[in-house]
Amino acid sequence: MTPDSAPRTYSISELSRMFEVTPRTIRFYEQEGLLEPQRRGQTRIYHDKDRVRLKLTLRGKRLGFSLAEIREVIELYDALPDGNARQLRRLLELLAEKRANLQRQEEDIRLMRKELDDVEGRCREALLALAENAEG
Amino acid sequence: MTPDSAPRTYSISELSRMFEVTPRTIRFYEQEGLLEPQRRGQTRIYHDKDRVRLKLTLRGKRLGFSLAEIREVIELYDALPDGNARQLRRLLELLAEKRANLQRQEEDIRLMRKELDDVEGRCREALLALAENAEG
DNA sequence: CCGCGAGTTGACGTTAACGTAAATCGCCGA
DNA sequence: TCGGCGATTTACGTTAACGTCAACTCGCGG
Repeated sequence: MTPDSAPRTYSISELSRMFEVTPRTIRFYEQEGLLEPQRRGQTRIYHDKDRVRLKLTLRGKRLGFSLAEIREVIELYDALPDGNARQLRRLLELLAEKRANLQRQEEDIRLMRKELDDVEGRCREALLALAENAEG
Repeated sequence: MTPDSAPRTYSISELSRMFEVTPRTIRFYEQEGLLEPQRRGQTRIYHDKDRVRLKLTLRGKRLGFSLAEIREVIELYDALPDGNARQLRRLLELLAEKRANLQRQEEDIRLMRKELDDVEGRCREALLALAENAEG
């Protein structure tokens, strides 16, 4: 029997390598309220919770959300178990917004793919034309 | 018989209303090489080609592409019919990059949806708990 | 005791993508 | 002829999201 798996921790440079961001970025996210690492002396110690938050944050960024938006969701989520009804409704509102956003993005992706297909088609035609001229 | 449909044109304010962006934004995109309107005197005149480009640009933006990235695609696309092989291959490269990007975004969207579902579930639970306490 | 590497703390710099404001121009209707 | 409206130019301002750099501290191996 293995004992309760030791709650792993991470240094800032470890996290920074895991996600390919700089330590500066990680500290900046903390300053913006997205991470809340422990301290040992003045040194930051990150737990899995922080790692997950960082992952979510970066994913949110790739999807075009601002750090402020991401923070609002995280804050409301953290206050969730004992949140008041107003906060909870606000969170549901936010979630609906994000969903709508995702849906539009999916549509945008679909359209963009079509355009890429079109461009690629023309591009390959042009290449073929070049080849024929060279050979003919 | 209607004559050949008159090639429609747009003023800057017209375009700005159509896409809900400011005239400043449209001029800025021109300055960045994304639009090339005609001029009558000093006034800009936009054709359908410009409208389409603007639409593509805004879609690109919603998908997180920078104006510089978008411009590169547009430039290569414009030089397409008589582009040399090097340009054409470069364009294919770019297209592949964009595709990869879109694919990752789709995956991000999928994961994000799961998280939203999870958060929403907990949120509704919390609301129910509140309701019961109020009633019991 | 010394230096080294990892980490921290300010503080100022930078880039993208516009916003904003002031001065000017051209046309059109009263 | 004059005023107003729409458009333009120029230039400086702003915001988000970090980058960069300098000065410091801390723990550790030699």
